[in-house]
Amino acid sequence: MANDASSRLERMSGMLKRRGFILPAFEIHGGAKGLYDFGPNGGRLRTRVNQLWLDHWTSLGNIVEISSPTITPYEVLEASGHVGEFSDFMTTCLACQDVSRADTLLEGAHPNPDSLNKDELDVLLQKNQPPCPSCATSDWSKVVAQNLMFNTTIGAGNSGRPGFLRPETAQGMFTSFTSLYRHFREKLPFGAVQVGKGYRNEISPRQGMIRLREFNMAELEYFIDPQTTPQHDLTKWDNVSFDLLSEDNGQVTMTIAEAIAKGIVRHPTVGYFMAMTYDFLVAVGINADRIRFRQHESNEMAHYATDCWDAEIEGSYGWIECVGIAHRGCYDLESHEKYTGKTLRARREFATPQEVVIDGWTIDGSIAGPAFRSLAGKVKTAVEQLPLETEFPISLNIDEQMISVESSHVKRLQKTETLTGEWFIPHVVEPAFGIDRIIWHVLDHAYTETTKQDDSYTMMKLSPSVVPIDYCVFPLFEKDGMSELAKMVNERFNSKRGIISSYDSSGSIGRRYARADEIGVPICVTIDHQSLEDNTVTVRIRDTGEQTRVPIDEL
RNA sequence: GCGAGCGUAGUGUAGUGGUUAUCACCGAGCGUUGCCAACGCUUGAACCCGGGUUCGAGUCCCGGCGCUCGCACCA
Repeated sequence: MANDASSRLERMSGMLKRRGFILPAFEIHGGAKGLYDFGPNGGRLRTRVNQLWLDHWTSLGNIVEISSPTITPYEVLEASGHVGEFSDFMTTCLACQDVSRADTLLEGAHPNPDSLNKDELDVLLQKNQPPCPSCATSDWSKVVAQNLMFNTTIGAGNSGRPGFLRPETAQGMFTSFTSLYRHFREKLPFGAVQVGKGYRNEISPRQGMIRLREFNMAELEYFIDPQTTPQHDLTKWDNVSFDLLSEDNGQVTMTIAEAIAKGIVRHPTVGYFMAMTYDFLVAVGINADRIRFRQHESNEMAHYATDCWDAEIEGSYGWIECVGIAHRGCYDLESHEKYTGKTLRARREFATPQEVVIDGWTIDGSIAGPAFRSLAGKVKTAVEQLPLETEFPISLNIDEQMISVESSHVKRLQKTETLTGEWFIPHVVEPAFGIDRIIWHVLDHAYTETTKQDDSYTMMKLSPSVVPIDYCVFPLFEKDGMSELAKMVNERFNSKRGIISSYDSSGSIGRRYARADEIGVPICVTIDHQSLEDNTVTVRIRDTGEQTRVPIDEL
C-alpha cells in the first residue's frame, strides 16, 4: 500500500472514531478483535443502509421480509452442510486437557474419517480408544464441532442442546420455505429477505471492518423454477457498462443483457440481480467506477454454489468482495428435505396432462396385511416393483428377512393415472450482502480531503439517502431571539418522520459548517438578523458551499 | 496460528530509569466577533492490562489483550 494511501486510511480511521461512525468495541476493557461498534453517527447510517436495502428488494413485489433467530440448532447447520464445511471435530483428552481433531485420531481406524459426522466419530472414538498424542491416555470427551462457527448450548445443563450462532441468515429462509410457498399462494418465483447479524469465529480478523466475527448481513433467497426461462426487463441498464471478470473470458466490459446473451453470466436471474446490486450500491453512495463483478473459479465456489459472481468494491484495502450473487441450485432445500424427510417442493402443472398406464401387481390388503403385519407396507412397495410376468409364490428379501409372497397375497393392478403436474425442488439464486463492508466503502468513497485557505479540510460527501444527520440549524449568534427561532426550525425538522436535525450554536459559524461537513450533513440552515425580520434563512449546500435565502415555510 | 513492528487525553503526537507527563487540534464555559475551522481567558481529558527488575518504570524484562504488516487459514 502506498504511503500516502495508508496515511489517508489512518486519518480517516481517526475521524470515523472521533465523529462516532465506527469504533472498536469494548475498548475500555481492552477491546475485542473483529468486533466493532457503530457510534452515534454510524448507528443511524447503518439503519438507513439496511432500510434502503430492504426497500430496494421488497419493491419488486414478490419479495417479503422475514426474521429468524441467530441461535440455530446443530441439526439445521448439519443439514445445510456448514458443520462439515465450516468446522473441525475436536475432542478433549480428559486426562491432560489437550485438544485433538477427532478425525486425525481415527485415521488408522477408518479409511476416510473426514467424511464421518459427529455421532459416527463419537461411536468410533469410544470403540477404538486411540491414545492421546501428548499423554497416551485413552479417555476422550464427547466430540464437539469447532472453528468457524460459534458453539453454544441451547438450554441449561444436561437438557442443553448443541447449537451455533448462525454463520449466515440464509438458512432461516430455507427452513421457512413451506410458509413462504403458502404465503405466495404456491406460485414461483418469489423471494424472502432478511437483514441481521451473522457470526463467524474467524481465526484472524483483519483489515478493520472487512473481516469481522460478528457482522451485518442482508440476504435474498429467490426461489425459481429451473425449467422456466426467466423474463427480466433489463432495458433499464442498456446504457450501463459493467466491468466483468469472467472465468473463461477474462476482463470484459459490456451491458448485462449482452453478458447474459453471450453466456458469460450463466443465468438471467443472476444477471438481473447483478444489475439490481449495482443500482443499490450506487444509491448508497458507492462510486460507480469502483464497482466490478468477478466470477468465481469452479474450484473456489462455496460448497453450495453452482455459479457465483462477487460484486467487488475498490477502496483503501484494494478490491474487496462485498456482495456474493450465487446460483445455489437446489442444494439447500434438497439438503433440508433429505435430513428432515419433510417436503420442500413446489408444484409445476403440465401443459398437457400425462397419462400413466400401470399394469402390474399389488397386495391384497385383507390377506397380506394380517400375514405380514408390520412389514406389509414394505412388501407392498416391493410387489408393485415386480414385472407383470412374475410368477407367485416368490421369495423376497424385506429388511433382511426372507419372506414368501403367495399368489393369495397379491392381486392384479391395472389403472390409468392422469398426472396434471409434478413436484420439484425449486432452485435458488442468492444475493448476499456484507453490509459492514459496504458501509466501509460508502465511508471510504465519501471521505474527501481538500484544502481550504491552505488548511486541510475534511468532508464526508455521503449520499443524502444514508446521511446520519439530514440538517443542521445554526443561529448566526445567540441573541435577539435568533437561537429561539433556530431551535424552533430545528424542532420542526425533527418532528418530520425520518428526518434528523441537529442544533449547534458553539463556535464560529465557519467552525460549525466545518463540523457539519465532516459528518456529511448535506444541508445547513442559518438564522440571522434578516430571518427575524422577514422569516427567511440561509440554506447552505455541503458539496458546493452555495448559499440561498429561503423562506422558513418553504424548507 | 507463526513471525516482525507498534500501543501515551476524543484525535494526532513529544518524552536519557528521576519534579505535578509535552505540544497541537478537540470538548465544555465566559467574553469579543458575526456566513465558511477567528481571537482571548478559564477549564476538561492519557501512559492498554497484569506481573517482574529497581530506592524509583511511560521508558528495561516477562506474560496477556489490542492494532498494523507478512505467511498460513478463510467469505
